Formats: sequence, structure tokens, C-alpha cells
Amino acid sequence: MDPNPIGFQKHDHSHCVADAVAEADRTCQKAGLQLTPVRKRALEILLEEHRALGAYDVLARLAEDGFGSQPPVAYRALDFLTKNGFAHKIERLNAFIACAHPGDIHTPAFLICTTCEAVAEAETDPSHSLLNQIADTTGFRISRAVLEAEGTCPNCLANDQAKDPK
Amino acid sequence: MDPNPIGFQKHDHSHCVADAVAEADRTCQKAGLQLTPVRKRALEILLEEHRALGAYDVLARLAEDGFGSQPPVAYRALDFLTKNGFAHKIERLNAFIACAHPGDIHTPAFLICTTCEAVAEAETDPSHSLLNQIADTTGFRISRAVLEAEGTCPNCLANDQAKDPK
DNA sequence: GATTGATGTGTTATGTTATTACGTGACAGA
DNA sequence: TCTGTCACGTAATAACATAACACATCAATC
Ligand SMILES: [Zn+2]
Ligand SMILES: [Zn+2]
Ligand SMILES: [Zn+2]
Ligand SMILES: [Zn+2]
Repeated sequence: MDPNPIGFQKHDHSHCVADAVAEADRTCQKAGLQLTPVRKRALEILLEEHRALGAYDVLARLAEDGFGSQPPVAYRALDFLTKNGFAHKIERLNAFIACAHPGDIHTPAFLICTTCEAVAEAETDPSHSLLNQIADTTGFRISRAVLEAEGTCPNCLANDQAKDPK
Repeated sequence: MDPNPIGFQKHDHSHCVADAVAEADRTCQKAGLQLTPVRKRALEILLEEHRALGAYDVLARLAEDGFGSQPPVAYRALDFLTKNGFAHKIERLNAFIACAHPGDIHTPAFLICTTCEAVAEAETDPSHSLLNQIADTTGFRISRAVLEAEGTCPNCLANDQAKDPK
């Protein structure tokens, strides 16, 4: 129940948040995007955990901080973050997670641990992707791809082994 | 707005339904599964369209046919169908579609046309899959994979070209 | 034949996720 | 000043999903 990993590994988590927010600030500057207080706070909230948070979780925390308490407040902030590459929606979970590789345009793949709820974001090589191959042969034009795997992360796998060595 | 395709191609659709139901009947026989009236009807409803239907769409049609009218009726039937490989849930759409390749255990990939709403199911080679590669290198054990691409199908692409030749 | 357990269907009630519709303040440019 | 746009806030509702319980059926057991 302790989701420590980024890509399921230990790391200095305080940097994750600070660095990513700073990076987002810079990116928005350049792109003429407004990283307003709600949006920034929403990003921080997502960054605080390496797991996906539901919109209502985010909403609750925003409300605690004095922002609006109605669903659109969260959904709009999350919409901004996802549209501009600072966060992703995990479709399988109907939940949101901060992007682990912001800045680049990418087709992320997610590994979702059903035991500890950690979610790792992996980069993919779009050109080699399975979906692209299929799309090429069928003449389908992809605008967005969802790649999500559910299963057990290395940490939880190790824990299971320790408890139930068979 | 006319989703004719299976894999986005024209075909004799009446066979889709009849064949698939017959196949499901046989499979259930063998496996000792009960393809009860609600379940069979739910499968037919899904088969009638090559697009994904929401649980409440299915529910409404079941109710028309004299089955229960409350959500669990639909969700339980859909649960049976998905658990036993007769249907899939499209996570991106929170909706369900009949399996195009029932019988085999497989890792399907879906191509979702945002224009005509058609959904095509493609088979994948699990061993070559991107997700599997990632999983191998990180030590993650996959139990289920979600592969969904959103975009424009060949038909709609052609229509767009015809209207707006540029 | 009665009892029991497993399975399936139905209901009500509730929980969770997401959107629509509408109003306000801030601010930039005409 | 007027106007358009953008961001933020609200209330209300839609859409998706599950929990909990009652009842029927049927097969296995007593
Ligand atoms: Zn971290
Ligand atoms: Zn884990
Ligand atoms: Zn068909
Ligand atoms: Zn189409």
C-alpha cells in the first residue's frame, strides 16, 4: 500500500514535484499558456503521488485549498493539463496522473499495478508500435492511442514471493 | 453516421449475428457455461452493431424485450460476456462491443473511429507487443492489456477527402 | 420427498464519474 | 467605454457502476 516507485523504483520524491512544476512553468511561458493557480495546484496534487487520482480526489484537495468545490473546477484543470501534455488520463481507471516525461510529444504506455496502485509511464517508439502497424495496413489514421497494462509491479511481485514462496 | 464496417469493410451483416450467437452457444455447451436468455439477447444486441454500446443502451433494449430494467441486469450480462470472451469493454468509451474473434484467448487491439463511431477489433501478436517488451525489461507482470486507438477510419477519411479536397 | 447450496434474475438504493448550462470578474484591444 | 475572450465559479443533471437483498430454479444430498 506504499506506492514509492517511479517506474517502480525508489527515488527522491520531493524533486519530482518541484522540478516538474518548474518545468511546466517554463513550458507555459514559452507556449503562451496560463499556468494559473488552480491549474498549478492541480498539477502539484497529481505530482504528489505516483498513482492515478480520480477527478473527485483532485477536486476535494483543490477545495481544501480554497478553490471551487464543484466538478467542473477539477475537470477543467485536468483538461488543461492533459491537453497540454502535463498529465494523462488513465482510461482503465478513469483517473489522472502527472506526466513523467513532459515537454515531448509522445505516446505513453502505462503499467498499472493492481496491488499497490502505482502507475508507471513508459515511453514508446511510435513508429514501431503495434497500433501503428495495424493502422497502416487498414488505412486508419490514429489521433490518439491508449496503451495500458494492468498487472503486478516488480516490488509487489517480490513481496508476494516472500510471503508465499512456492 | 452509417457504421457499416467490420474492420471498416462492407459485409453481409446478418451473418455476423447469427454465426456469432451459434458459435457462442457451442462454446458455452462445451465449457459448461449457461448462455441464458438475457445473456444471449445481450450478445445479440452487441452484435447488431459494429460499434460500442453503453451498458445503459444495452439495458434499454433488454428492457424492451421484457427483461429487467435496472442497471445490474445489463452489467451482469455484460460481465458474463466479457469474462468469457464473447465481448470486450472499450475503456476509452466506457462501452461494450461483441468480440470479433471469439473462442481464442487473445489480446485485442481496437481502432475507434471518432467520426462514424465504428470500432474494429484487430488481433495482436502478444509476444511482439510493445507492452510485453516494456514489461519484460521492467519486471512487471501483465494480467490484462488495453490497446485502443482513436482516430478516423478509412471510410470516413475518404468521405473527408471527397468533401474537402485540398 | 424435504433440505441445502449454487446460480441466475429481479428489485431498490446508492455511489462514482462527467457534462451542461449559466453567471461573474479580469483583461486586452477597438 | 465597449466588446470579445478567457478563466473561474455555481447549480443541476446526465452517464456509468455497484451494493445489498429477495426470490426462483435446479441439482445434490439426506
Ligand atoms: Zn516521485
Ligand atoms: Zn505494486
Ligand atoms: Zn457485421
Ligand atoms: Zn469512420
